[in-house]
Amino acid sequence: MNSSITKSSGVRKGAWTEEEDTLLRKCVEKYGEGKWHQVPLRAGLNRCRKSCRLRWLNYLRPHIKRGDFSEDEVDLILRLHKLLGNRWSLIAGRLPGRTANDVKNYWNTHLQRKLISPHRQDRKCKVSLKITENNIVRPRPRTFSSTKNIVSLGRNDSNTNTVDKDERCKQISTSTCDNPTADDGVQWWTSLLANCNEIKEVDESPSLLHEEISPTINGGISNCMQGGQISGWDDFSADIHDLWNLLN
DNA sequence: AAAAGTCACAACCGCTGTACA
DNA sequence: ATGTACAGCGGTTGTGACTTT
Repeated sequence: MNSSITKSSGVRKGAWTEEEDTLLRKCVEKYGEGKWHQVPLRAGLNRCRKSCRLRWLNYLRPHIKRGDFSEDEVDLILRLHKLLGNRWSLIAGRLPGRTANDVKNYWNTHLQRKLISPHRQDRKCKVSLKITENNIVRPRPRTFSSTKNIVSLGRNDSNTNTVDKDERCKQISTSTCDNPTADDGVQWWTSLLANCNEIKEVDESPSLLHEEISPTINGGISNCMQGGQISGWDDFSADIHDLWNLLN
């Protein structure tokens, strides 16, 4: 990581210095996140906007958790990855303090290896893994209100456009999990499914979850409850089964 | 002790989706 | 309807740290 590397355009590349970090931090604190194209100018950094954004998101943002992933976190990653595939930002969104880059790196260095060669034991990770190939939920666009209001989804909106379901999941998650708690992931699933049910009720279009949702979701989530995080998971998984039948 | 191999992670690159004129 | 700019994402790379031989 050569911090002195400079692009032909004159933009700095490579590792960030303390000084650059300070400038970026102050800039974001002053102007807030977003408008990343303006950040290099505002902060007086000779970096591209992508570099600034990444540095902030992955390193400078407050409350970023460092160090090893807990067993719970690993478990959640595995289950979410089983369902969502390489949607690192979505997965990271369910892991408070973890960034998409963290999750991706952890997956690539720790977990994927187990998929490829399960016999090989990781030196650090003690979590026993049983990973099976499953169909991945691949969000597909569908039409719904451009207001992006979850409550009014599919209801009497003449103005429609296509929006990735992920975005809606994010909305769902942010609306219910802004202050992540220990059962954060559980809440997310609950709200996701609740929302799916709601949408089914208000919108008879069968295309909402037209992705290849595997029935194994049922088993996966049922397993997810084994940590004693919450009671009544039999009902929960039964609901999922109902949902699955409904969607089919 | 040194060389080779492996790991961990920060950072970059290219692509896609979205907003807006 | 189209083009452009921007934001964000996932894949990949580079390199220092660590471990093994």
